[in-house]
Amino acid sequence: MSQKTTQKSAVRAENERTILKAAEAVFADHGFRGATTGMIAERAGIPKANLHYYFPTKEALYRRVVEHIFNIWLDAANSFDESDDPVEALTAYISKKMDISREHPMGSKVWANEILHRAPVIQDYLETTLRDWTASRASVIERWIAQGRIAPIDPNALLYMIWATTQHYADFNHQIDTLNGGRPLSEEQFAEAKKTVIQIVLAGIGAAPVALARDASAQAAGETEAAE
Amino acid sequence: MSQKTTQKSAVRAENERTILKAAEAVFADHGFRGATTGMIAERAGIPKANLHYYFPTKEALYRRVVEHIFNIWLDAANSFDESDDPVEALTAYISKKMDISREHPMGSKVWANEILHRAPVIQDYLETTLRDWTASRASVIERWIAQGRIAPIDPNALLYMIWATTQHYADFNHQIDTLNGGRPLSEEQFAEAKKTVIQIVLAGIGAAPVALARDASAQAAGETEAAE
DNA sequence: AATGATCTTGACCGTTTGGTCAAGTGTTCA
DNA sequence: TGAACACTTGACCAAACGGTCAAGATCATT
Repeated sequence: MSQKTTQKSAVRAENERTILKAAEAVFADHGFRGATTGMIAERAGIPKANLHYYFPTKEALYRRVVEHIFNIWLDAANSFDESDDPVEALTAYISKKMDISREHPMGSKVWANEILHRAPVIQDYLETTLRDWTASRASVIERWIAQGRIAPIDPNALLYMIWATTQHYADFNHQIDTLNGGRPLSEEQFAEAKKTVIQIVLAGIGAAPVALARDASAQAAGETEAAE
Repeated sequence: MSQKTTQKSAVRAENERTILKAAEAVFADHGFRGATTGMIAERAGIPKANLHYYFPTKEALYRRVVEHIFNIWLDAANSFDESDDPVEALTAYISKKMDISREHPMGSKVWANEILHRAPVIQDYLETTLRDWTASRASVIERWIAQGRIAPIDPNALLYMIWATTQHYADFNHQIDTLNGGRPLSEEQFAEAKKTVIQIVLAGIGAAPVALARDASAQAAGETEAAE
């Protein structure tokens, strides 16, 4: 009741969502060329012809998937600006990016695949939105350096290190799982990894103190007695 | 002259090398499914039927390419053990891995693609050679921690960070190039990136001192006067 | 009940792909 | 010279693929 064009759109919206979800998984598992519209349709539980009713071509469907990933990425990017303090800003940003890798591993894989193959579909995003964002955040990092709040390092290299490491937990999760005895990281293991990444980055740029195991002063961890 | 079975093998060896080189490039650019034997043959300058004379199936060819990459990886892995000192060992290892990313970007991409797609071809390597290597190096890192030579961090997370970051310069080089104005990193830029990666990792685990810009004491860099 | 619009689907088609094959060309060695 | 062997290649094939189509099902509106 009370729907006119809304009802039609509701069916469409629902079906598009189902298809996009299936497409993300299949594109992540098999890449663009490796994925077939038949596989995606099967996963979505609809005939292939129906899929082509909603998304005329495989490219159009893929583009929608990648755009969705990019929007999630942009959302995380904002958390970089939560504070002007390097410790707070980087902690928030890394934390958010790790969470995305944990919650949207398939999206990250699609993105990785796209870049790996020279970004045939989203080159324009790289040259506009991503380039602007990166340049502006690099200058923030430069300012922190000039203010003596962090060590003088190559800002881009720092950003790449953060991207690479956080996304590694999504893109290479199969390798990580295998090295973890074939099981996915537990919540505790993942939290520990996240903590380590943040710690290494912050200490690495001199934004946070480093605690050696023999240093009983800074942080009481409990493993201190292991030192011979 | 003086060749009997050598001559025949020489032709075979030469052709296999040519084909493998072409295959690495094509697999890196397009992934396993995206690559076609026709493309590889064309790139190698031979008819497709000739390629299938040397490599019966696309899978067999792919497996040979991946094995080649893995051997290069193993070579770098050895440099981890150059010294028992964390600074020396990690510097050598990171440096070597960065060099590989610079010199064999395509091999790295093939490997990334393989892991991304759940390692359908090289799962056995992950579960044997890679797992053993990782476990043994993790225990070396544990020992460094116990000895108080580095900060207490999750050893696996440290290794993943090194892998992710160094391989990022190969796997995501298209993105890096785009953010560098569409040009590949110069030798100087790459050297700077390498220096930054090593510095952040070493300082991040407390194995090397951190120099802030306002810290004129540790290392005289020249940018010190930028601090307000 | 009738109309028109949206949605569903099995059957189909042209193209591309991995791989085969048979007819060749060289090359070695007795 | 000629037989055995390794290599080369154009033509070909069955399977899989992205995409189309026409016929029907469903549903809001009149």
